[in-house]
Amino acid sequence: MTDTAPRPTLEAVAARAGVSRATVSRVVNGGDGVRDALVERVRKAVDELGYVPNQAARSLVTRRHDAIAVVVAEPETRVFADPFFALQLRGISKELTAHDNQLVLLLTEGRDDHARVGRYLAGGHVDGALVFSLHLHDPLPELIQRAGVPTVFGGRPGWSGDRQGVVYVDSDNRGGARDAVRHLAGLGRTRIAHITGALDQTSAADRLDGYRDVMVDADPRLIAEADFTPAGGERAMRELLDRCPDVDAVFAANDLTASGALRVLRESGRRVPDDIAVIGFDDMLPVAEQTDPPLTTVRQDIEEMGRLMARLLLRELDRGTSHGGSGEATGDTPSSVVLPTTLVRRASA
Amino acid sequence: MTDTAPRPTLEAVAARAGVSRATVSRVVNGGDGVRDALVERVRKAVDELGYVPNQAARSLVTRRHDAIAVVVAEPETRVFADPFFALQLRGISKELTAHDNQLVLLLTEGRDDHARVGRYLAGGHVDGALVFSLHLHDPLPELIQRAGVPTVFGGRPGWSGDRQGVVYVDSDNRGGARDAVRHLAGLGRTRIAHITGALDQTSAADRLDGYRDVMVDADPRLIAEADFTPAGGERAMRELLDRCPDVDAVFAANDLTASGALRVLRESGRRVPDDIAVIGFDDMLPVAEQTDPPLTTVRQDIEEMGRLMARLLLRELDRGTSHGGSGEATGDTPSSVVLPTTLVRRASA
DNA sequence: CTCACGCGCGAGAGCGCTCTCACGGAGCTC
DNA sequence: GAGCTCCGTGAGAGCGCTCTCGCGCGTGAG
Repeated sequence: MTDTAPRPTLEAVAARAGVSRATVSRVVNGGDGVRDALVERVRKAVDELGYVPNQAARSLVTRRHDAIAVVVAEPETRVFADPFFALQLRGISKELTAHDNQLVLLLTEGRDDHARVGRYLAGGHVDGALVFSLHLHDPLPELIQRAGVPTVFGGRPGWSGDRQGVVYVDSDNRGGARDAVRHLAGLGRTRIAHITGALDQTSAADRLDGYRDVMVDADPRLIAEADFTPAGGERAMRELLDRCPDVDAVFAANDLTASGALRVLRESGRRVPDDIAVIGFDDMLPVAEQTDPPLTTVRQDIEEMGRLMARLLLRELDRGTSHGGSGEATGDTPSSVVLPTTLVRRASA
Repeated sequence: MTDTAPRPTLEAVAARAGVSRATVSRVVNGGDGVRDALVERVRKAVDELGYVPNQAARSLVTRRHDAIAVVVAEPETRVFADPFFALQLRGISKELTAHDNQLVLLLTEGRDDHARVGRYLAGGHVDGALVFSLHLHDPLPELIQRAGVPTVFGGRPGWSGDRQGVVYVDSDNRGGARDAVRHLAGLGRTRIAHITGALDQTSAADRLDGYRDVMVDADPRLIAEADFTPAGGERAMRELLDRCPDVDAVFAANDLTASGALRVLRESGRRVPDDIAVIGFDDMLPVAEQTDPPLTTVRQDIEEMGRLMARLLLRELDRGTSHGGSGEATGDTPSSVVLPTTLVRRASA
């Protein structure tokens, strides 16, 4: 029952079609330079035998694997607490599938895993890597770069996003934050606070920068540090109410944080948005739509980010292949992309 | 820069260590039957050259890939709306990593993808598959079984979970539901309603069965059908209030549904849990902890489910290998596992 | 009609590894 | 000390594929 039926080889197909192995290979790989009649005959033989190329044998000679590693650095359970990761993965998957590439998933947890991932990538098992590492001082990105594997990062890597040759895809965190704060200002709010995310992540730092762009000389007491969690949001909101009872708007670094803040506000008897307007970030649906009141927030197109990452990487790989080894790149090195965000108005602001 | 340094081969290591290729191979694969002195020398050469075995070449001869496909049938965006999927994946990843297996992720979307996945699995690119297909009439599981790849399912597959040789890992949905309903009954509630999940999924069907186990001759009007979403929960709750204004408890098929129900109850002016107790399922943290009041719910150990799935599959693969082709299985075919659930008491019931 | 050219195809080498098999030498028995 | 076993090692075949090379044939030019 578990007896693996002996899978047909190129040889077998060749025999059946009455041609040579080489011809079958050509047909299987596109069929250029083979007469139509023969192509037909080979295709038929392939179908009849249910032939599927042996990827291992193919890789052995081509040195391509048609496989991409997706590395998720995940001390951050945050990644798992929201659909962010899954959506991005879906985008990546779609794009890779469309180009017949496999997705090899590597979840890392702690230091030892870094070494393992480094070894794996350096081992040349995959053609490229898509890396999510959202922390500032994460050694992983460097490690990976050193492994010499073509890589695209998800989110601006902490350690110098503009280092030569580093390609990443990110949301316009800073611009989105600006939009949010401007929206609050447009509502006539003047005491606009910010609850930050975990500031060792570039997204949090960028959102804070966006806030500061608009609130040029904001009262520093209007900024409370948190960590992207609801609990952090609660704590920060209490601090804020304590320090500045006259606060009339809050821009929270993400929806989870905002939900925590909302709870504290409700407890304190303030009405949202009448007494105080609240705005989040992410448009993480199960949260943003379920809060009371529903959350106004900044949406990023997460799936598109994933798709784009994959697209950039595949393009880079293609470049490497098609131009042979003929000297330096023929022009367009893919460069980083920052995707726009949009403000989603609900009831909280 | 992108110039791939020519990676060292077995041959190179052999030369450096002054032994034959065969010996290096033996050392790399465990080192049995090689004198310690030589093992040492080879190890040193491996380190110095930074040798990493070429997996493609190895697979070509061993017919093992040390790779497992994880197939997520995902018409259900539900899978993406909660951390369920990510947690399971993490469990799987941990277990596979511990056994030096790769995780190849296949997300499917629609019919064409089924064929693609079927072809991929039949193509013998991976040693086994872990499949999530939660819908009753999904053709995918059958397709996969036919591909002849060793498979473990996540959640009881719809079409005959007890068909010979089908192995799955599931939560005790029915038992968990019973616990929930009994808990409500223990609180003195008598008009206990149930909001179902999407009944084309076995988990929803099982939870409904569990409810019925306890509420043997329940008023059929106390059962409202929904679909695991908050919106569905709202709709169903309105129906229930309409049909049975005296309802004093609700067991919702999952936390999302419960959150929708809670909102409707709040609007209707009922106090939870005083007027009506509410209980969910999943213990999906960002939801269950954030509702007002925090949700009493049934927790399942999702990560452990993933880990277990991987463990069962690897065990089966080992079995296939170690016993050579010597006739039928030597006893222990892995069989399906149903994991216990636990009731988590918060404020809503 | 002859020759050059090019296109379509087959022959064969070789990718890096594992694994079988045969061989040499150490240790044993008698 | 002759013959045996047995362990550690090397030689070599071959996994299934791609790709280069060269041959034969058809075509167009001279």
